[in-house]
Amino acid sequence: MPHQRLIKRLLTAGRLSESEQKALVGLPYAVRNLADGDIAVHQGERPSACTVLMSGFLSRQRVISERNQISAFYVPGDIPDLHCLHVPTIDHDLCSTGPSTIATVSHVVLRQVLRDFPGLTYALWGETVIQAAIYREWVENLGARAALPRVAHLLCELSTRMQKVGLAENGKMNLPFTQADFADACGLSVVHVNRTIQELRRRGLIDWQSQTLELLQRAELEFIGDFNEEYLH
Amino acid sequence: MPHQRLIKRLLTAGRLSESEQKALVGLPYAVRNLADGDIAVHQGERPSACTVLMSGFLSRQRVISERNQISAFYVPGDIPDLHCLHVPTIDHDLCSTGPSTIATVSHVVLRQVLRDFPGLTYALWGETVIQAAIYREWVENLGARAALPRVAHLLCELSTRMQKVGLAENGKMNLPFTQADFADACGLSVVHVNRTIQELRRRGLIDWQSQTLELLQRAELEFIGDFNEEYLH
DNA sequence: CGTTCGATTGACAATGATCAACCCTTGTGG
DNA sequence: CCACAAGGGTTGATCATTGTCAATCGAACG
Repeated sequence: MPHQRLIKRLLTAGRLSESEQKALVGLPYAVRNLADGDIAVHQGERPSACTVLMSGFLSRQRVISERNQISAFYVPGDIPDLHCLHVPTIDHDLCSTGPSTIATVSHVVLRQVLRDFPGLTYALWGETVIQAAIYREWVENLGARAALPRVAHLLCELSTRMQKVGLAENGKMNLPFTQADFADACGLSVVHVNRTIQELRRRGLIDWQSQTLELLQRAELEFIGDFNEEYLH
Repeated sequence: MPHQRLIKRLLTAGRLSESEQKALVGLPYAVRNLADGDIAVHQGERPSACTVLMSGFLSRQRVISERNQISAFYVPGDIPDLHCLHVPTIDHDLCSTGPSTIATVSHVVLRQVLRDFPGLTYALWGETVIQAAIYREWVENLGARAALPRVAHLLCELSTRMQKVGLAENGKMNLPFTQADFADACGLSVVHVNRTIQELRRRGLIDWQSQTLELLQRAELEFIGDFNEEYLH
């Protein structure tokens, strides 16, 4: 299997044996490059391979009530359609935000390796557990928080996830998302997201321009967004 | 392991072998009865056993921004803290709504059985996959839908899940939830949930009194709530 | 019979949506 | 090299969905 970042995470999380590690690393895969806006996997497809995000970002999206709702962002190392091992069809688009690179790993081959190395099954299950925890946080974010803490929380989450895969240092990272993307993810209008971000800037909490986001006051942002990174471990 | 309904679901979903089935059925467990409002598992606990809901309902809740946000409802056969096999602490309360019965299955014993029968690991992973799909729908529900379709969607989801475990027929079921519970789950105020439910009643779509809910016009409700049960399979 | 909880109603407030411009940067074709 | 188009960001004005507050009602229960 491809990505360094994924593998490193699985190794720590799942405490894999030597042979399991080798089996994982040795999995064959194909690489595909995507441009901004390209759809990696289409809603309704029945994929025969899993997608590992190697670089860039994907977002899981679907039109709900004439609104494009984003239900997840994926950072390098994530496997956005891992659940398709269990459920045949994927009911969302996986859309590249900015250019990205993905690797595809055949279900058939992957299933065989999982049969041979049960520790890997357990480790990948753990990945699903983390994704579920993220969804849970989003439910709470959308259900209970006002605009400002909601956006703050999402910023903290993205920063932490990027940091974990070595793509952010000191809260500074490259983010190709537009304010419209954030609106779709936060269930807010673009206009209101714009005003919210301005408020965060005005308070000196973030610097976000030309696709570079920097969290200037992490602690304060976490306080406002009621963010606790525990759930991402 | 205890519950008929869970086991039946796992059998169909996971295509378990004879020996795996036996191992599953043979798992030792302890039963506990809960009254309305009792907390089965407390936020911050580090459970040493998994909880299988045998009868009644649990809701996963946590206080966010001085609001009690419910992020999941559980029906009989569900294992609300299954993820604790992977993550040590649970960061929500699991609260009984109405009286309920739960079975607890020791992590140690369960882990051993999972090591011995990898097919079971895969099947339980599948349970996590379904729970994640439900969270995803909640994200979309909270992020994109107005009050009426939001409540309609939740009603459809509950009805379908109840039907799957044989606790609803023709969309009629026993539901101990209050309007306040629905408010906490839908991210709406109690007052507005009340008005929304009245609107559903006025349109002749539901009958809901003295803890009995009946979906009178399933198709119309699904249309309003933009509900498609695929994700629950 | 009083208390409590859940449901209901009305009046009013506010967060965030919508609509409509406008600006600025970037990219592209002539 | 310039003109123009397009996309993203920004702003102001207005609208409306939903929240808040407060009171009432009815049923269940001890």
